[in-house]
Amino acid sequence: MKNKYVVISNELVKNIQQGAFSAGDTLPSEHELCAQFETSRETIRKALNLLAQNGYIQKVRGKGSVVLERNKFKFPVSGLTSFKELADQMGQEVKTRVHELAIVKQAAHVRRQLGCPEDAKLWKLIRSREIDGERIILDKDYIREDLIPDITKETAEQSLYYYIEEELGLEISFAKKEIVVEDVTDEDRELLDLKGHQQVVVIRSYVYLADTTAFQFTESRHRPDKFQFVDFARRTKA
Amino acid sequence: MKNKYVVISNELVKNIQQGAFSAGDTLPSEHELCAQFETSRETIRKALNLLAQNGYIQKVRGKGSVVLERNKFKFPVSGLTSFKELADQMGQEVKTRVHELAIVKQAAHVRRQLGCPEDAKLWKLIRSREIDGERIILDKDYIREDLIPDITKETAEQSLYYYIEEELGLEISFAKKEIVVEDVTDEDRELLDLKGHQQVVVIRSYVYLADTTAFQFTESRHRPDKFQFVDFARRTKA
DNA sequence: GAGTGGTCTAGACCACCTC
DNA sequence: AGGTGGTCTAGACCACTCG
Repeated sequence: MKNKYVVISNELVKNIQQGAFSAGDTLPSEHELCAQFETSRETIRKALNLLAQNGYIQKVRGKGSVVLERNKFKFPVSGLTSFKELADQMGQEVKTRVHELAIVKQAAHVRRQLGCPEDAKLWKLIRSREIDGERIILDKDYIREDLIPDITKETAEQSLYYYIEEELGLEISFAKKEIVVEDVTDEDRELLDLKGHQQVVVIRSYVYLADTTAFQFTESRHRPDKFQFVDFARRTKA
Repeated sequence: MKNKYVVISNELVKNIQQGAFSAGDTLPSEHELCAQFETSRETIRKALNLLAQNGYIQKVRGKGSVVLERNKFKFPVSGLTSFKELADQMGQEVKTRVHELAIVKQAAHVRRQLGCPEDAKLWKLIRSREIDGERIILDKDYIREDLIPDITKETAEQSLYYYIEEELGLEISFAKKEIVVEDVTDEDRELLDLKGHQQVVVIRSYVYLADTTAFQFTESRHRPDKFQFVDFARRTKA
């Protein structure tokens, strides 16, 4: 919370969420915000860019920063979010069950994709997620053991990301994700309540640390009727 | 092509794509780039931020701008992309068929979501997309007639976005998307080659112009075995 | 300690919108 | 014409990495 522009951004988000501005209003001009927060214009602009990236405002040249209506969708999850963060947000009854937690030496394919040494050990972690009494999601993780040495059943049941970021002090930076639909496997049938569904939505992601090393490959398999993905996309310049 | 930082960004992308830098290399330092492009550091930083946003580099404090490996996925389509742009990129045989193009006065639900006047007319446009001989995607669009007055069968078959941006001079800015899986409808069965599939992947999007008005609602229905979505997500600060 | 990126400043000129 | 955001400059100090 020390970066000035992050502080200003958070302050403005709070104001918007508390209803100080409603959809269609314009925020105070950049010039006014400079005076209000006693800072330079470029710093205000960084703060406003954060707001724009997160879908709170849209800047219009000559007019101002227009506040957008949010809540058109249930939860705005574009970006990287851990399962625990999501579950907390939704406020639903959630239970995680660990089915497998072991170090494997095979999985050459994953090892190559992560770009780690040939002899590196990998954690293999299989968890199911039960929401409101139904096992709906199957998460299969492969994690570099040389970077994340100690994973216990307990951390796997709680929040892996919390452990990695807060306890190990590693910074998770970005992920490449792919979403496809696939036929169910025997494993899906065994570990999920499929209710007759013959296909699952599969999200494959490679997760990278701030130093650009990939440390995790995750395959998250969702029962299709309970899957939802929300995206906020800006058109990029040519 | 006049913004200096966009020009620099494009130049650097070209260099990376041509193999001047490979994955793991660092770009010249910001200081060196300042000298090379004869500009200030903040301008260089804007260019590098563009590269980072598009997944070309990852900046590491104290080290430099590290070039990431691309092509781990087939096509990087995060963000807003028109169907025509996508089809061109993939270089596949694509045919668009217009099934319905009319102005409707009902659809109060869509009208409310777009936030347009009660008496506004809406275009209703239904198109199927045939790829490599199979009708795989069904696009249902609702478009504000007061903003986009003339849509012909020909523009609907070619590129709607080209017409809107180049000919009308409107700037498409951002979209909110939702991805879910749903059971097929009679309409899907009639207009698509479903090959026995009982579900489709549905992408619903609201598309906004640069002045923050929503002008289009699209429901894009994909046969699940041919659906793929790629996302590049940065972890946002708290 | 030298080099890197991250933040911040105080100006400047421009393009666009609205009155 | 006056206000808005978009771009750009030329500095400054800081936190971090690495030899």
